[in-house]
Amino acid sequence: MRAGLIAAGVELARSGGPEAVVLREATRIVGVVPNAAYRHFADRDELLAEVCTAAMNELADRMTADLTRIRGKRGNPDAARRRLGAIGSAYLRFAQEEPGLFATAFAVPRRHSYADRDGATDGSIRSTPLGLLRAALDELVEAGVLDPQRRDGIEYPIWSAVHGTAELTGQGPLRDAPDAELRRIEALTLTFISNSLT
Amino acid sequence: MRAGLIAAGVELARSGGPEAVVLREATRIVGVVPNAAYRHFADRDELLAEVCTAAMNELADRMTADLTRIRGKRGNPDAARRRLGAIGSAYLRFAQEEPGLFATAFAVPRRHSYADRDGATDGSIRSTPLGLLRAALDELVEAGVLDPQRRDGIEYPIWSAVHGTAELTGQGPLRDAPDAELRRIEALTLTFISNSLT
DNA sequence: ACCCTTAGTGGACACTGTCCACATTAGCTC
DNA sequence: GAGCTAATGTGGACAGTGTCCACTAAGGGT
Repeated sequence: MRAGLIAAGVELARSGGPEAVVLREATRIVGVVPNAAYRHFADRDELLAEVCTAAMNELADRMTADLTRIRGKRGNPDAARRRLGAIGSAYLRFAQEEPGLFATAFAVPRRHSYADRDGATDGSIRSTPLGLLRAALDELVEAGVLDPQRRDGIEYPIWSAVHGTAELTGQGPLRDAPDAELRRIEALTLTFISNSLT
Repeated sequence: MRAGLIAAGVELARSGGPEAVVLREATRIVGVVPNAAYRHFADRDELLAEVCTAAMNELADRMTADLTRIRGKRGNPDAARRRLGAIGSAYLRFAQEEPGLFATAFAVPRRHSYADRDGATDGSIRSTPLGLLRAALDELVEAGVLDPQRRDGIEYPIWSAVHGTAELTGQGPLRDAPDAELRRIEALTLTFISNSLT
């Protein structure tokens, strides 16, 4: 039942973003009275938090799926570059194809903060976007593409650039630009990152 | 009165983000009955849209304020670099000091879209964040710092990097990191951008 | 057989955005 | 000045939301 409510919430988030994951509607989908949800979640925010991590997990899953499609031995410079590019592409594609889920993944309510659940501070056990990015950067160092002296902390500017592009072109001021322009901007960001590795 | 409602909305947005700009509360502040607002705004969304542009304008104003503090002739390479840095710093500082307004500036409702009001697509008459950034980049080209061949479209990756940093450290997964770490991440992004100009 | 935890129900409250009909008031025309 | 018109604000209502409270089954352990 808890899982059912979360699944319903994910569906609501997919088509309408975090605002659309409304408790009463989720219970309606499951076919139960609104208050029943309070046996499984303290708040609407607790339900929303679960939906958020589900959305974040789906993003991570899509990234790994794209990542495994890139051939080439670990440590190969060209393959390492392509893997980094795949990470960025998957991120941007997810934001574009699933705008609701993307917005939801980053709309975790203040109360139920990220803690270490999504590996924001450490790329722990589960595959997480930041963890995947770090692994790709480590491989780039190993492959001799990225200067080890520049490795420390570089995941943040790179993540920021990709995330900012997703945000600005998806829901931000650039959202009404024609599709071709949006793709161009995404490509500009990816090559900007690639250029800054040398 | 219209202005009063917008001002009240800005105050609500300042301490609570876009979600906090609730029509009834704004009318309460102005000291009028809820429905009176409908003589001046079609929707709550129309009020919110005005509040959003007000927030965006305040961001632009702070950026120009910081910008005028940078001495140095136009075309001087060092001054040009410092001006670009000031733009990024002001952006990040605004996001940190006024999280509510920052979030609101980018939460324009779908209906009342940006149009060309904030100069998203062209840095028109009024001073706008993107317009300021473009001017700074043009000066960097003029100063011989930035290769003219790399100038085209480079405002988007740069804007994205700064915006993404603001988002990730402000409301995103990194928001719970210690303050020192947040400043470090911001500095990393700014030097990342600076390095990528050469 | 009892009791106690769990899961779900029914009813209520405060709050929101929004619609409708009404009152007031300012300004204009005759 | 009298009266019409447009603008502005009021009062009351409705649906929808999150959330609290008291209540009712059902199931399992003693």
